[in-house]
Amino acid sequence: MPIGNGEIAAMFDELADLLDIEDANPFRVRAYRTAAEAVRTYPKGIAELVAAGQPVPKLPGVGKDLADKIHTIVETGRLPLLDEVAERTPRALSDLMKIGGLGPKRVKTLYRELDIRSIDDLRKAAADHRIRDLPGFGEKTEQLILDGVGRLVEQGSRLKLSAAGAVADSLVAHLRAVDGVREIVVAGSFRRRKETVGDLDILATAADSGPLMDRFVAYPDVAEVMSKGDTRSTVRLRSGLTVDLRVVPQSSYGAALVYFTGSKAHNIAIREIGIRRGYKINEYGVFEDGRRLRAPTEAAVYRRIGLAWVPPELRENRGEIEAAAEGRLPKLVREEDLKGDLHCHTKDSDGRSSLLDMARAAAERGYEYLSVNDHTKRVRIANGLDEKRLLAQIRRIDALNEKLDGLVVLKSSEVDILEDGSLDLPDSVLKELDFTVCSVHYGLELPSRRQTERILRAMDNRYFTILGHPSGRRIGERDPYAVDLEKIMIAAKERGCVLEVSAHPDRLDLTDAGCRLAKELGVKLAISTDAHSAAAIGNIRFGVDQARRGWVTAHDVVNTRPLARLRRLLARP
DNA sequence: GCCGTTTTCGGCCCGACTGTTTTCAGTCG
Repeated sequence: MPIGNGEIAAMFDELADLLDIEDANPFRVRAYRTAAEAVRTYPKGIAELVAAGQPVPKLPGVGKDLADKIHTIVETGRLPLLDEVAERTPRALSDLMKIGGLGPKRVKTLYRELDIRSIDDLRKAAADHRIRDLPGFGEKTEQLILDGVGRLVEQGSRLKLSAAGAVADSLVAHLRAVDGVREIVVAGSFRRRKETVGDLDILATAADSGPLMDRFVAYPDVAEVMSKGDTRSTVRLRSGLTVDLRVVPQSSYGAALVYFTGSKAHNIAIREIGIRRGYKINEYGVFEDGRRLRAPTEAAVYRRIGLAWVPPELRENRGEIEAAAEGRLPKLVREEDLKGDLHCHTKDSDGRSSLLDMARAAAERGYEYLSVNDHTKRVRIANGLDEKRLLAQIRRIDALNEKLDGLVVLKSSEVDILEDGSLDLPDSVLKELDFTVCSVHYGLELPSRRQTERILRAMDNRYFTILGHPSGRRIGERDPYAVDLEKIMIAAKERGCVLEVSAHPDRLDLTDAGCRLAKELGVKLAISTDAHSAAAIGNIRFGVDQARRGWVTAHDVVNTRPLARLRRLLARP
């Protein structure tokens, strides 16, 4: 099993931490972190590319030295410099950096003075009150460390975007009640629509920040006020989620929104462009010789440095800045571009709503079509349909379509891809459907080559239309199965098959990087909810978010087409 | 360690808050 990009990135991150603790050149440390992020988000497996005789791909922030190091890691599974550094600075010190309040300097002190080499050492030292007497430490810091260790052990996980949205909505509503508040928006990775968020960053404008800060820390769900100031306060909610509130003057709104939306890498790049043009950019504005230039909106800030406004979903410093400079930012797909949903379930298998209720929910959204994709017989646990039950469902859909006005229910199925690559229903039944979604539900542990071949073989079936949740991952619960997605995408393009972008909040599969790879390879995508209830039809937003993060346009998505064109697009050549 | 509208050398984003401090280092985002 070749080494994954994530593992390569983890080595660079760990090395960066250790070098940081050793007080190495901070820009060198940053270079390793930047490279780690570039590798982590690169959509293709670098080890696979190298194994196929290709060079390490050119990545931003990865020069000759780091490319050589990546090559070495791929070939040997080791990073010699990391081994070397680890001899003087224990690798586990990298874990200590994950505790809030502990950075490289304090970790170094803990190691030098108390020989603390692990989280466990740290907890013991804090419990024995041996930390408070160290220079630069005190009682509060000691307690902070103790709390941090406890949290790291018990959770340390990020919140799914959908869950973060629920928290954000009620918090924003709570803050809106304050007099004198003008703008209020959740920025940060939430606004960039990352699939998970580590915390919430709320930005508000008001002439007087006092009342807003007071109401913020008084929010009923606050477990702890971590800091409170005039422009920034931080609380931790009972769920463990950290929330920041920043308040700036209205005149700073544009610059502040850019700044607090991030990402950090995007911001750094923006400021560097500013510097080259003689501007200083911070959260209060764009400055020239200490004088603030007018830039009340985000677009105005970008315009000052010669860039088009960049949609938040693209702000990851993955090429969007160059695209904005050259006027070639993609026109990203929007929720309102979608004409229908191509994956949902009903009570006939494991859904909770009836066929009629699902159809009504789709019609209420203004959709032209909704396809019903109940499970097939192999998926017994979900009450999958056999030939007979599916044919009966088809007849009921035909009858329903006679009565419906404005919405067409498409006849489909979520056909199980068996381990040998055959489909779970015979062609004689599949041909009665408008199209199919075909998915892997069992045999997730197959090695990459076999998993890939299984799916390729399934695609050879002329009734295979859309590959459902292509990687099988469940966010925070289950890793993607081992599979060569690029090979599958190339094959899908050749055969006229489509890949799903599941909007299911626990899946979001393809990932953003997967979406971008599909787009680059010219494979068509279907953004679908996999809804198991009428209410879940509304989850489509999360799939659109994910696709947008992958630079996907309406043109790349089949279900932006009206029904007649959709049918032509889904027909296999 | 990377990288180039002033550069192949010499830069590399910038401010707020806290705790431990009597003027600031460390951390964070």
